[in-house]
Amino acid sequence: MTRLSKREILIDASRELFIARGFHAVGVDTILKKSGISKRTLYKYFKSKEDLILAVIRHYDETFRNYLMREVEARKDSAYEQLLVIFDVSEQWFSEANFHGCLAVKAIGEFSEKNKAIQRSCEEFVRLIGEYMEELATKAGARDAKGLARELVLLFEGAIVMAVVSGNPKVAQQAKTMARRCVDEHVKKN
Amino acid sequence: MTRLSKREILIDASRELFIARGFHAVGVDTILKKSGISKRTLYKYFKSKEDLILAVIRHYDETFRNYLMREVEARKDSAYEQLLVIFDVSEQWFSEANFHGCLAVKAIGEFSEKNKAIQRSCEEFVRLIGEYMEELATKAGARDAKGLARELVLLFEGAIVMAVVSGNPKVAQQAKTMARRCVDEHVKKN
DNA sequence: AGTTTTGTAAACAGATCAGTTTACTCAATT
DNA sequence: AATTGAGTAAACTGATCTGTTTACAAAACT
Repeated sequence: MTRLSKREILIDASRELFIARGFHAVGVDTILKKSGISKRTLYKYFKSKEDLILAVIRHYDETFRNYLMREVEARKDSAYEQLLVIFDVSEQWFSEANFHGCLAVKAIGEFSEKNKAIQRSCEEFVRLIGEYMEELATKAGARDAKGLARELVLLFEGAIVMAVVSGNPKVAQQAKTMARRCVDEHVKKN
Repeated sequence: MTRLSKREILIDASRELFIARGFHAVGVDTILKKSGISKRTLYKYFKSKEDLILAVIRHYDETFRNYLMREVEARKDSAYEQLLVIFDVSEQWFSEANFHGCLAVKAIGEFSEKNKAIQRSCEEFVRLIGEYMEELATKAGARDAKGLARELVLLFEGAIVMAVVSGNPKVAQQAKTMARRCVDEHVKKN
């Protein structure tokens, strides 16, 4: 019956609250109320709020990348098309009711000066998204796969910011148009 | 002697603290300590911390846009070149010791759900940057000036995120390369 | 000279924060 | 049947938060 462990329930509830309201703005009492779990149990699984935040970011890092790769591979077969379909998946993500931007970027914004562990986890998230794109870029025959991947990550993160600010998921299609130019530039034969 | 009013000193000190550590993470006592101003005086000029935050964002909105326009106009004369030199100014901005990203985007991240006034001020910031770029795009002869401006704002905000995450101001040059492709696409004769 | 404005310093109120502790329940294991 | 582990509920600690109040000082205005 109980499909999720208490630890997972806590991480899920925390992620939703943190992304919607921010890390500092959400107190542990709010998380306990939403998850229906006692304070004692929270501090059994996590030694501090900071520890919980780290777990939430690592969980996001894994699940989001899995989601992105799964969706991309389900839609297109060629690496060239997969690079572009990333932005269709993005539009789907932007359209979710609970979409509030990139958790990792938000975390860097709130902790970059104070907490090096959180900062490193967030950099890792962006780095791994870039690695995935580089992999696809290599398969697609890009001359400078690392360079193309960096451009696409910039477009990806830019689209996230614009989606949050404008509230319009369609900005993903604009990013896709720009991405096509980048890919064609890096792949075309001279 | 006292060049700045107490109100301006408070806004300056707050802006530096908020951008470096976040809005919720910085208490008013920290602002008072940094600015050397008493709590009584703070609450004379601002009716609440939220009111102070709004004033900081509006001040940022004005001063940053002025800075950008002044620097752009000082470097290039043609609208086409001005559109691109925006990213050279960005690199200069990213290289500042106190650079910690876009204050408006950070504020949206911390207040989007809770505070509509703050959210609106931040949207306004992004909208006005876009208007400036649209103006230049029109002068540069873009067929779809609004569309080109939207692309350039996306690159601009994407570059900011990547500069924060990577700590490398050079991402601005990468964005400039991408911007040149966008501009050429929108301006070239068919 | 007298009054108003502008400011500081510091104590205080009341809420909220993270985290601990005590006392209890209930189900699974042994 | 007894014990252990996982959990809840709630009081509590001590720190910190925003915002108010009281008391006082110095300068500016009339």
